[in-house]
Amino acid sequence: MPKESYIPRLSALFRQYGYDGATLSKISEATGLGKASLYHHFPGGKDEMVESVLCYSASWLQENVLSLLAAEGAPEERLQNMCDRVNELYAGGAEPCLLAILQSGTGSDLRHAQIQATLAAWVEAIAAVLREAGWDAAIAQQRAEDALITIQGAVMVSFTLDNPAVFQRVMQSLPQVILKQP
Amino acid sequence: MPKESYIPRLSALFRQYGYDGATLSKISEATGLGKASLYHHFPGGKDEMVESVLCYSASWLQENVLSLLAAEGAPEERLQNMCDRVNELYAGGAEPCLLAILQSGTGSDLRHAQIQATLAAWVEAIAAVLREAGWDAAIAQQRAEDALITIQGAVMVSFTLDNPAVFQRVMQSLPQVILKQP
DNA sequence: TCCACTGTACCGATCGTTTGGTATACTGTC
DNA sequence: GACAGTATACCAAACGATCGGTACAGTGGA
Repeated sequence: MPKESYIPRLSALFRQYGYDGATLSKISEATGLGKASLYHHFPGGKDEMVESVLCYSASWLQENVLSLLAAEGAPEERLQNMCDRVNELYAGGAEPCLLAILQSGTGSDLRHAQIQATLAAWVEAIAAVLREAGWDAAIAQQRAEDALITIQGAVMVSFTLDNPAVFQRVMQSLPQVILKQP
Repeated sequence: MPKESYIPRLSALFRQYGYDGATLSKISEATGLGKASLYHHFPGGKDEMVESVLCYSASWLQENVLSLLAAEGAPEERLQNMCDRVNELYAGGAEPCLLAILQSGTGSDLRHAQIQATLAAWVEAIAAVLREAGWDAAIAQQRAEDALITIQGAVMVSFTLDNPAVFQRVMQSLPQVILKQP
């Protein structure tokens, strides 16, 4: 089995337990692989596992979210498509954000940089849509940041309050809110 | 020394390293207490330490934020006071949120419930201000949730992007945004 | 025969926790 | 004031368990 096939299960583990909490025992159990096999696929150990997960997350985001933002269509429609994908990504507000969880805990600079780059790319993709919609570049940047703030905040609050309805409501109104005149 | 005097240092550790990452060795070093002494003050071990930290956080929030929301004055002024305190709480966007970090990782139900209650109280305090400002109860609830979403999202995004300016900008505009007509 | 892959057994280090104990200060009794 | 008793605060050392990681001998398909 190629090592890519284990990434989704690794992602789920890291998302649930965080970096320190996702022990090799849990990883071994979840993947069905012994430690030796894990180190065959990921010679760099746990660090390489989490790096692979982050790399996969970034490409998933690119293919499933950012590409939709860069596609053709009306700005509002594109933002709506993004929200739809984001909604599945966070299971409608029931699952926490992998990036948010992996940047806490034992802070590795490499991990932080990787997550930062992913988030920055996301902001830029939204900002591009807004510039295309006629907004000034500075305003577009601010609104794009606001959009990501809303998404990340909604995930955290919904998950903490055990109330996915909050996430649903926010995601539904997000496109109009971002595009609305000040 | 009373055990309360160690809470701030414990908070800082848990905020930086998370539950699993804040080992007893680090705690021992940071507090200057031997491991056995830590168990003298916190017989329940690490769980009691983090519970004490969460308890302290809740009371800090009550005394420094929620009390300002319940005080006299114009709604916008009270929300502004909240933002000022929140700004110091998160060091202007340079520090992550303790609650957000402690609810990830090895998930304890007790911890989750404690954090949930704290966040819910915060939402309710804001909603009360908005109701007092004349908003319908349902709308007030939504806007209060939006306010907390904005705060939590801004902390996460600012911290991840290493860009406190984002946090500053969002916090400055928050009172007007929340009170603005739809 | 080669090679990707895996199971077993092991390593040193560190985890959270406990034991057994010391030093100090504050009691009440004589 | 002297003295036994008690409570508080602290520590060094060690506990069993588990951590992340490694060595090595297979094993099965090409």
